[in-house]
Parts: sequence; structure tokens; C-alpha cells
Amino acid sequence: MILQEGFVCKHYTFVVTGCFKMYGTDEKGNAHNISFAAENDWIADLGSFYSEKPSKLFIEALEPSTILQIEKTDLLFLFVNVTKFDRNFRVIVEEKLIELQNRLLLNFSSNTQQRYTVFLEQYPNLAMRLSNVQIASYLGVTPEFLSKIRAQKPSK
Amino acid sequence: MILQEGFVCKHYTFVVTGCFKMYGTDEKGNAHNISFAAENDWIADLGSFYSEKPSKLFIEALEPSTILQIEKTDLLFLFVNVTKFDRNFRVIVEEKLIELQNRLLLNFSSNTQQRYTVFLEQYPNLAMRLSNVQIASYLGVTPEFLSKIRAQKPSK
DNA sequence: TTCATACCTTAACCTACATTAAGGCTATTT
DNA sequence: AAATAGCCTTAATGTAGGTTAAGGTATGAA
Repeated sequence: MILQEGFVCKHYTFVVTGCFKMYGTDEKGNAHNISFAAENDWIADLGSFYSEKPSKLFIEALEPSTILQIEKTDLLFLFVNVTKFDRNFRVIVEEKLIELQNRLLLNFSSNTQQRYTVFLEQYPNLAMRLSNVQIASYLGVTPEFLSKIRAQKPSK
Repeated sequence: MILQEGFVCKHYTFVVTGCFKMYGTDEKGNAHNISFAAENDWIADLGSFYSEKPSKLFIEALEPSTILQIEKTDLLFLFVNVTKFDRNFRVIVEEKLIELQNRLLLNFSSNTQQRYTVFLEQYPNLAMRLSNVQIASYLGVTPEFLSKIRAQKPSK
């Protein structure tokens, strides 16, 4: 667990090996996965990281993992002194924005069956290594309902 | 209408005055608002803009508006030659990512009543100038259901 | 071996929201 | 003044997905 609700997100984390989930909880205590991060991906609650306000999110390992972390002051130093870093982090964040925008649209405009199919196509590696509990939480449905969906599919 | 589904998003658009919506449609033809952009905000389908693939989204004015637009080649020129631009656009995109992430979590973890209340608090200006049809499409519900929600609230 | 824990599935019933259809209000056009 | 077109509302009926509860399976520990 590298970030807990109520604490400030102090690090931008780079995943070397393993896999993490970032999630929030509702008033009933149900967890909702916002995103996953596996090898060579970055993860942080950017809102909390920059504002230094308590986060509403958790970031937690799903497997034994190795990571690299950078603090805000060090990252800001790099942004100011090594211009390439602005570039690289701009591109990283742009990609995440595009991904999230597609996901929001998909959430609005398709049913769980379709969203599950897209997930399997888009992240075959994650689909293999994650439990259906985690995938259901990412799709925004209960594990029970995902199970129903899977039963309907004759597929692989 | 500055972007249509099926066309490549050729410009990053800055809104000087007025208001725009970016939306996608589902197979039944219903529109779903991804985001709004009013004065001093940027809007583009970044996925299409960078990949130069046809967009799945529309960007359309909701009011008579004035805008400034920059093309990809010109923006890339600025990124390479004026280092401040990487910085500024990184920050802009980070803010949008944070906003979208909050919204995704809200969509997962609260009901329409709560999402509507948050929208009113977060964007009081937009709430005033947009029709309920547009707000419903942003919240991900039908105008009929939004109407029911509003009837339950004794509020302003 | 037995027990514990975590995950997956099934099924009956329930709820939030969609769908359809209708009617009213306001603004603009003719 | 009448007609058209958007927008908002109400209400009935329908459906995707949630809830609850139970049982099944795999893994690992004692």
C-alpha cells in the first residue's frame, strides 16, 4: 500500500515490476478501481500530489512489486532544470487523459458486456493476471454480475 | 461545429468567449457529453489530434463564440522551440486529467442526485448557462430523469 | 487430513434509471 | 395571432445491474 485515503500523495511512482491498482471507496465501503499500473507505467494521485491535500484514493500492490519513487520537490527541480522532463511528463499525462476520456465515453455509451470485451482486447495482459474481483471493480459492476456476463460469452 | 465524428481533429482550440461541448454518440444515436469548455479553456480530441486518426467525437458551440485555434505542426514547433510551452500544456493537461479522474470516481460511487449536486457546486456558471438537456447528457442520465431529481430538491 | 481464506458462480428478488408517451411553457417565425 | 420548435415535466411500464444468500473450487496453513 503506497497511498492511503486521508494522506497526501507524496510520490510519483514508477512501476519496475509487478502491478498496482488505484481505487476509491463509496459510502458503503465498496472499492472502485480508477486505474491499474503494471511494468513501465507511472501512477500517482496527481490531484493530491500537486495540491498537497489529503487524497481520497488508495494505491495498492496486487502482486509483489518493485518501484521507483520521486518526490514533488525533486520532480519540480527536474521540470525547471532539465527541460526534457516537462516534455516527457506532458506526453505521459496526455496519454492517460486520452485513455480516461475513452473510458468515460465507453462507460456512458455501452453496456457491461461491451465494456468487458473492450477491456479484454485492450489489456489482454492485465486481463490474465487480475482476478475477476479487480476487473469487476474496474468495469464498475459487482463480481456477481461480471460472472453472469462471462457465462453468456461462449468465448476463450 | 468545429469537430465532427469521422474527421481528424486538426486543431487545439482556445475559447475566448462562448461555450462548447465535446460529446460522443452511442449506437442508438444518443449524445453523451464528455466535457464543456467556456472562456479561457482549451478543447480538443487529443487522441485524434496526435494520432491523426478519425475522431469519434463532436465539438460544437452551445452559444455564439469566438475562438483561437492552433494546428499540430505549429504546436509541435512551439513545443520544440519555446520550452515554456511544454510546461504550460503539461499543466493544462494535468488539470484536465485530475478533473476527469474525479469525475470517473464520482460516476462509480454516487447516484445521480449526488452527482448533480456536485456539478452545481463545482460549475455554478455552467449550471446557469446550460440547458438541462446538456447537463443530463453530462451526468449520464436522460433529461426526464434529471427533471425527477430536480423535483426532489427543494433547493435553488 | 482438516480447516481457513479467497475467489468464482448461481439464483431469487429488488432498485435505479431508461423508455415511451403525453402535455405544458416559452421564444421565434410567419 | 397562429404555428413551429425547444425545453421541461409527469407518469406508466420496462430492464440492466445490484443485493443477498448459498454453494463450489483452489490454495495454503496447522
